[in-house]
Amino acid sequence: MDAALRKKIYDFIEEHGLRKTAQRDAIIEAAFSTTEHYTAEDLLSMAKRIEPSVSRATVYRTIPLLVKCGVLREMDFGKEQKYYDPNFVEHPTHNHLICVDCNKIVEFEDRNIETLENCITKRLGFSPASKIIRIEATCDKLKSSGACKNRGKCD
Amino acid sequence: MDAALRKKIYDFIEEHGLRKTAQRDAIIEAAFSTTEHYTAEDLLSMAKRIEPSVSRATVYRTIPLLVKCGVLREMDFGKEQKYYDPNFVEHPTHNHLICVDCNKIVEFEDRNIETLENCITKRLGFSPASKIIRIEATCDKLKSSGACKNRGKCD
DNA sequence: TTAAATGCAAATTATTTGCAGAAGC
DNA sequence: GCTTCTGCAAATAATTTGCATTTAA
Repeated sequence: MDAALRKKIYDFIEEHGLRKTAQRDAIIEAAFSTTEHYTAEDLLSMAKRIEPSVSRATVYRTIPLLVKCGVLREMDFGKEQKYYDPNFVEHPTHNHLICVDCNKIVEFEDRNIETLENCITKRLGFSPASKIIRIEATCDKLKSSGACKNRGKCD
Repeated sequence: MDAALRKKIYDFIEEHGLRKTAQRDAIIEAAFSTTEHYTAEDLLSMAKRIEPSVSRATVYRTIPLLVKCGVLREMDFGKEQKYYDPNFVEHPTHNHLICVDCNKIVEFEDRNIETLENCITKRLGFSPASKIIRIEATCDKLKSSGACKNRGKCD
């Protein structure tokens, strides 16, 4: 995990009178050990590998801290569970494309779309706070060659 | 409710060997009696006003039909319940701006952003299927005059 | 020492489902 | 008459919470 990120989190913990515990440490470590998106349950099993005493309740209590700290983002991918995205610290304005053939999620950034969103928001009389774009799309490879290049890699 | 919309729904019902019932009729009528977004529970009370025998179970069983029929869209506004948007028939490509001051939702359409989304999707090797933009923003009126013009009108 | 954090198990809440009776075609 | 629909109440599943105990500071 990046040192600046770690500092940001532990500064937040200190500022808020929170305590450093083995379980919290493990959850934080696990949360930023991957660039994949994960559910609370996924995070629990990742954290348990680092510190087996971590419980589901503590994971559910730690996630909102990381979200409030601004290092983790809650995502809706149309599934019944919430997903979390640890990549917003490095790429604060990225968006998501979801392959409907294989469910693979591709992250992308685009300055033009950013600008356009800001213009539209201003025109409506608002100032942008957070912006979400989610594109669901079919894979061109699948149509031309009969195989989505990601199929099998993801659920 | 628009006649073309009604036809589309009842054609769908017939094609799928489904039946016309008083409860379904009431739910359909209620679902398109407003341009506001609503939850399943909201739809239940709207439908009950038309036909008191409508039950929660039937509402939950009818919503997926309308979604599959393409006339109702499931939305995530970051709340715990699902919301439904009946405006996609008239405005198939609209997007949402949510005022973080008053929770008012403003719908908007923009041809440029549409085009840009299609370009980005193509560039990544995909063909767009459905696109969602959600902008959370603060109200400029609130900052300048101390009052969000929508405050009080919505929760 | 004392306030915060933890694990456990029970509670919560939106949504789904099994079933027996009712109703459309 | 046969199949689909319905309401009811029980089931489900993700997340939250109360509580007694542990632990950081």
